[in-house]
Amino acid sequence: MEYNFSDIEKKWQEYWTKNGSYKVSNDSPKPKYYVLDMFPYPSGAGLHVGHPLGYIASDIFARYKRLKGFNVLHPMGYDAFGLPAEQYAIDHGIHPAVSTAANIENFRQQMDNMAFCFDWDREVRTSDPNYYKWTQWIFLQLFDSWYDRKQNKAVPLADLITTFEKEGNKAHPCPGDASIQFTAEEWKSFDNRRQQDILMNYRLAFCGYGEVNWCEALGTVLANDEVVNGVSERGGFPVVKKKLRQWYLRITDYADRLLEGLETVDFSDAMKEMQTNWIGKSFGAEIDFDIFRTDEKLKVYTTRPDTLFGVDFMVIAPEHALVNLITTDQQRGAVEEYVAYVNSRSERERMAEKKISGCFTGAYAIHPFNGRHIPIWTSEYVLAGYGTGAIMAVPCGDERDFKFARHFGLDITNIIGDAYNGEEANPTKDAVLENSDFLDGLVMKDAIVIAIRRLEEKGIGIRKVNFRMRDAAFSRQRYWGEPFPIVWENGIATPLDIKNLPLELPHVEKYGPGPEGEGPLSNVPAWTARHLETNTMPGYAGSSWYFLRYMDPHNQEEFCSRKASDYWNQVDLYIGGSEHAVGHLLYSRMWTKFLYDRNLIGYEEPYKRLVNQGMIQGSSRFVYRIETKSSGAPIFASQGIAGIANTPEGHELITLAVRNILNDPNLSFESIGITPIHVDVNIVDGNELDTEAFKKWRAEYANAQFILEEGKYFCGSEVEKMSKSKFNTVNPNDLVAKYGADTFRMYEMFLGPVEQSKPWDTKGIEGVHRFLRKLWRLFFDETKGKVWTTEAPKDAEWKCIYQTIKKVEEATERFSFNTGVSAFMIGVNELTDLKCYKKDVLEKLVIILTPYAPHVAEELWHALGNETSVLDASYPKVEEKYLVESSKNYPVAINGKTRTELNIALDATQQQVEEMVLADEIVKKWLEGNAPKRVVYVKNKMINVVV
RNA sequence: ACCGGGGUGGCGGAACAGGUAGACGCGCAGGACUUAAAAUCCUGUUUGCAGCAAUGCGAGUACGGGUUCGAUUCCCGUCCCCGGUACCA
Repeated sequence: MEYNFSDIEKKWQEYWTKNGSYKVSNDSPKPKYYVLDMFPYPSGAGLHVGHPLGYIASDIFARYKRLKGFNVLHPMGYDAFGLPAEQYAIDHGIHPAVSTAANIENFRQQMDNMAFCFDWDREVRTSDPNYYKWTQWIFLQLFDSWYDRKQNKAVPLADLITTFEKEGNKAHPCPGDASIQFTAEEWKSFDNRRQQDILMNYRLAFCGYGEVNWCEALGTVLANDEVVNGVSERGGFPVVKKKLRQWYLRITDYADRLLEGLETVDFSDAMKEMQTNWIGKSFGAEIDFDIFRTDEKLKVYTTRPDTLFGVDFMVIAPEHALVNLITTDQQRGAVEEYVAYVNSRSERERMAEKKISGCFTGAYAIHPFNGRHIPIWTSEYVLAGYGTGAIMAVPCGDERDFKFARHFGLDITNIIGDAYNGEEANPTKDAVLENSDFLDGLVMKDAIVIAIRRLEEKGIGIRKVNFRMRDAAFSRQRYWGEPFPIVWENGIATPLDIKNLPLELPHVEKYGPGPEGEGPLSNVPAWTARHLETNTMPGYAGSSWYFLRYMDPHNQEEFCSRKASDYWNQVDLYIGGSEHAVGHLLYSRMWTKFLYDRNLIGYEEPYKRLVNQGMIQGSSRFVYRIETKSSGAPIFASQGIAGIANTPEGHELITLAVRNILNDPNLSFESIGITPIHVDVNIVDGNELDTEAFKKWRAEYANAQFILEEGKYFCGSEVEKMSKSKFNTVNPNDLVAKYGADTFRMYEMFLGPVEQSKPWDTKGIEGVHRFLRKLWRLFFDETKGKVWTTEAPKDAEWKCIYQTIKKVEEATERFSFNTGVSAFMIGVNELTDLKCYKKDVLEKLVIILTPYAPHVAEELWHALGNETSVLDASYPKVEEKYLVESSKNYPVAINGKTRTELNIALDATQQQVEEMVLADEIVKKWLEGNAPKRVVYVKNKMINVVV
């Protein structure tokens, strides 16, 4: 009986489907466990071998938890709205709903192939009106809420209106615009429009104005990654910044709680650090500087008010409103030129710029304490969106300020004495201040408070907490997204009644933008006639709360019943890429906190534990075309030959070969041109090209000729991102067909730690396949058939299986699936050596293998005579008594270098060990008659003799 | 530029709390079985030097320093690669 994986896998997949083996109930006496994968975007390219890495890991863990007695929720769905589908629609005229549905079908087929234990009855799609009805509903709750600093939570807007009617807004300063202040009488005197405008500044989902990448030639707003070097990626047309009305989420109101919440979740330190840095909470002061000969004030934010006397110049962002107002006539030309240059650059380019640039405005700020005139510059290294868009530059203490001063030959005042060496800035907080007036003699970190106090007394500055994080832009000028359930009535945003949800996305034939950068919906007369909002929601809207919908996916009355969300509670394990570290994770954490505040769910962190999966990179293969200037057959040189093309030897070799192929005995090359070309990795075995397949691959290569090495064509290789355009994608379907899903799953895990990125190499999969066949042979022999017996196992056999269980269990618990697979291999190798074919041992092996290779496990489980599914077996317990050891082979090192081994009882004392070690011949040799300085003995680890 | 991660044999990787560097697998080499091949099995495989060999000696975890009896692991500095940087998802 052979290991016939395709029959086995088909058989059990049908069995599991027929028996609803993956159906999960919201009602179970077992403890619950929720395993979630990050939502995939169903791209047209389908899944390549890099995508399922996280899904396999989560699937193994979900199945493992099930064997451990948990009621496990492990759902899957699709983040189905998004830009690529819309771009595809524009390019091919296929409606996004149609292409998305087709892509989803393809994804589903690919996933089914890998036998994930998803409960597909719970599938969600963000583009399904039954789903986005609730995205719209949550949006309306955000729209109808504001953040009450007193209670430190989101509350309904109705309460705020009552307060305004009683006492104005003095108790609740306006988060959107601090200058808005009014009494109860004033509030009552405002007309509806004015009142609504004020309320908009409080709402958690609010309207404002923001800059977008506007491309006049394409007539559309572009995403950042569609803009390259200031021009559109498609067509290379100029892109400018354009201000448009936009929706925002006031995520900054949650900044502190997003920080605090990190202490309650099990994310990696790196992840927490990235989020902390993204939120970027800082403490400092806002200071107003008078500007010489104008009435304007320059407001700067600084975290280092202690360095106030080290300010040598000011820098304001080129888009700062003051630039125009304070630039002197002499400088105007230069400043305008500089601002135009900066405008053509993306924020990314500005931040990445190493070259120092800037322009003096001609204006001077006046130092509030010593009246010094401080030149005001503008430079791209200061961004308008952060702080006040202006900084006070202290070159002796800040590296960028220092370089700027050096570059433009500006004065550098030293306020920290010896701590500044004149060669580079010193950002210390521990130096003692000098040249600093009333701060002289103080240690910098103590001076911060004192400086702020003096600024506040003088009325020119205030203590200020600042966040780097900005409010989240929540609208897109696109078609393929959730419509906003908002009607504009005389300039007032009015929510649709809940009974009118979902507001369905209208069908359109054309996806082009509307006038002035408005979204495509502005071209739909039936839409604009109702004065509906023409923007749509961004990609992260639907993915900010999807983990809740899986709990109660068919609920028509609520986004998720409280009973369901209380039962499943937080996601116990969330697996996904670290590319979502700040975007998706912060948004969904904010939404969860909001739903908690409004008492719609019972917890404020969505994900209890987060594991990041690495990327699988592609391993590209190249063929090397020789540039013959001949229109005849393309000629390709094997890698070893192409590599030496321009050595005398290679030159001769290639020349002769080409003459031969082209039948042109007089042909000669001055130098040989070689062009590397990506070749489909699927027609390359290791590095050896299947030349016949290559000829069939593309018409232009049909009569290709090859210069071989040892009769073979070898390709070059390089690790790159896995993508269709590089022909380095591998479809899991092909590997499943060739080796089976069990092999594929185990191989993906065997590649390396899930968290790490690594290149894909199909070659190694055979080793894992061999392992499964070797396992099979513990049960069945090709000729003899059944070989397993019901004999009682010996101690050595028990020891082997319990060691394996222990290693696999520990590896699974810490997501070290690669070492888990290797523990299986070691176990099977040992059982084979022991000739152990005993049911009691093999049955345990089959159970622990279930999460990794469910099909073969189910088959062998039944072969051993079991009637029920192995999915519901219970995980075997380790019997420690078979694992106890009484002695250990200790490595004995001399000065840290291992020289020999000694078998010593585990309970040996230091003295006993020293005696044994010093009596050893090899140790004696190294001691050369001298007494050792020291003998280090670490129990159960090693021995080191110091000479 | 900033934030985060990573760099170990020909390759993927292992070494879990500072204690035998290279488990497991691929590849490669040699051998067994076979008319032959596939499959399977066995042996070897970090590297340099010495030796028929067992083995011995030295070097070695990106690079340069440091702490320690002992460093792939901790600290300082440098280089390279990957992810993110707010409208890709």
